[in-house]
Amino acid sequence: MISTATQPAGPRQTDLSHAPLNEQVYQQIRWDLTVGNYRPGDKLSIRRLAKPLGTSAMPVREALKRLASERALEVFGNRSFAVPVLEPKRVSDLFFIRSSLEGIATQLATETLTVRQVDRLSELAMLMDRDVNGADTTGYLTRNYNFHFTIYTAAGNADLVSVIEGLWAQTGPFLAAVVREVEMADDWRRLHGRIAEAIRVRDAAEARALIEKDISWGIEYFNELAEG
Amino acid sequence: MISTATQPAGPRQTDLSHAPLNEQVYQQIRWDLTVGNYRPGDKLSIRRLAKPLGTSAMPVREALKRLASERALEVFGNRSFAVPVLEPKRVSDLFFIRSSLEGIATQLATETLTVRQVDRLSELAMLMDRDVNGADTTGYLTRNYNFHFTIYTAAGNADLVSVIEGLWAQTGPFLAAVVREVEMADDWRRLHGRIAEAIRVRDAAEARALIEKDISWGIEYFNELAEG
DNA sequence: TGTCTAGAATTGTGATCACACTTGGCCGCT
DNA sequence: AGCGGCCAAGTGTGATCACAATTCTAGACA
Repeated sequence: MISTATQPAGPRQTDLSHAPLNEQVYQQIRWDLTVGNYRPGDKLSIRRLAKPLGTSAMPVREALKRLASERALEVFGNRSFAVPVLEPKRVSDLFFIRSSLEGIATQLATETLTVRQVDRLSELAMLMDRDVNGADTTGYLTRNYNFHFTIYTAAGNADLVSVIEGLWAQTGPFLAAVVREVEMADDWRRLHGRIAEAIRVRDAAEARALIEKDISWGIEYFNELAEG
Repeated sequence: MISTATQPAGPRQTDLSHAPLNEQVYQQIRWDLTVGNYRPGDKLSIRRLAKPLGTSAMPVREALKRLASERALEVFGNRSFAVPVLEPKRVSDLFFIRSSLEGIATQLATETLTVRQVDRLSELAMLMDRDVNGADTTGYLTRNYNFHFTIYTAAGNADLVSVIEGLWAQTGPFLAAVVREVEMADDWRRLHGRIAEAIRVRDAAEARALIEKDISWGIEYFNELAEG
């Protein structure tokens, strides 16, 4: 069975305890990718992953292939899997798509989110504001995930959420590296709180614009990282 | 030894003849889904697919799991794979995403498509106009695929193209069913030609609007099908 | 004639093995 | 001391088998 490891298991939208092994492995690795438990360039070997999991190579193999199929992992010469090291062009491409899709989702969700959910958003925004620049990158990215997907899920388009999740798995390791290495500006830190407020007053256009800005800082910080 | 079957092999962007078997199987089935060689509800069994391919169950199993992971196939009680029968809500959701993404891609591509490529678009539009309502659904959808992806590829965002391809694999069987069963209106048939012309004069906004209209007819015809 | 049940066939899952290819490190030569 | 080649370890891929669960199909009973 899958590591009752150090980290919390994941979003746990559905009960996986009785799901096939390959599914459990897939969800686990995907989650680890999303919240930055792997670093760009890390190599993932089927057998080396299987051993601590106590399974055969089979389930791990299927999980890795699925991830590679979604471009969340890379395959080198049909010989090994690795977390992609995103080129500048690819970073720009991915965040552009994310910005478009997540902007749309936010606009839709602004009408449907309940007051209770907006309260939760404000709470998460506060928590994130506190532990940014802390050592707990995984915790920060987990809250960030919960914040954003509380919104996107409320848009009521399951396929849209699914596509966005795929993009997060691809940008996760890169994002984690940025969060770890770059100190964040104040005006950006306040962004999540402002998003929650825009939704609270049902200003869909403003909410969408802020989300798009929130996402595009990923590109900005990347440039900063590349130049500095 | 993937079927040198009756249908042309696919888009063949890269040479697959030396790729791993599971990759060949995956590309083949995905292509068959995109151009409507399977119908909604069709069941796909690992062993039954493996036999005519002359391979073991292994590569087919991995291919089906990848497709299921992308929601292009459905899994029933962990017991069998099938082509999804899209519910109205899901049709609406999927075409909404397609409309957004493909609209954006078209807007970007309008600046970068070469005159030569636009000529090719016009040619494809004419061919499609001719054999619409013909018996050759696969041929029609293949031209439709080439038309659209000539545009999207020119947008220069490989990840965007990849996401859109995933959506086509999901909507393909449904679209084929519509094309087979519904007679198309004249004003819709002319749409592709008008798109090519808009791109030719570099009117990005118009091209985008027309592409979005082209895609949203999928929803309209679905409603017609559901009501009639 | 319709319904229920028991058994056989079929299903996906996971383990294990053989294989071809790549990679890395060590030893020997110059 | 530096360089080149070779061998062993490690890699993903694919085949085959065992297994449990589901699905299908007769047959028997009402």
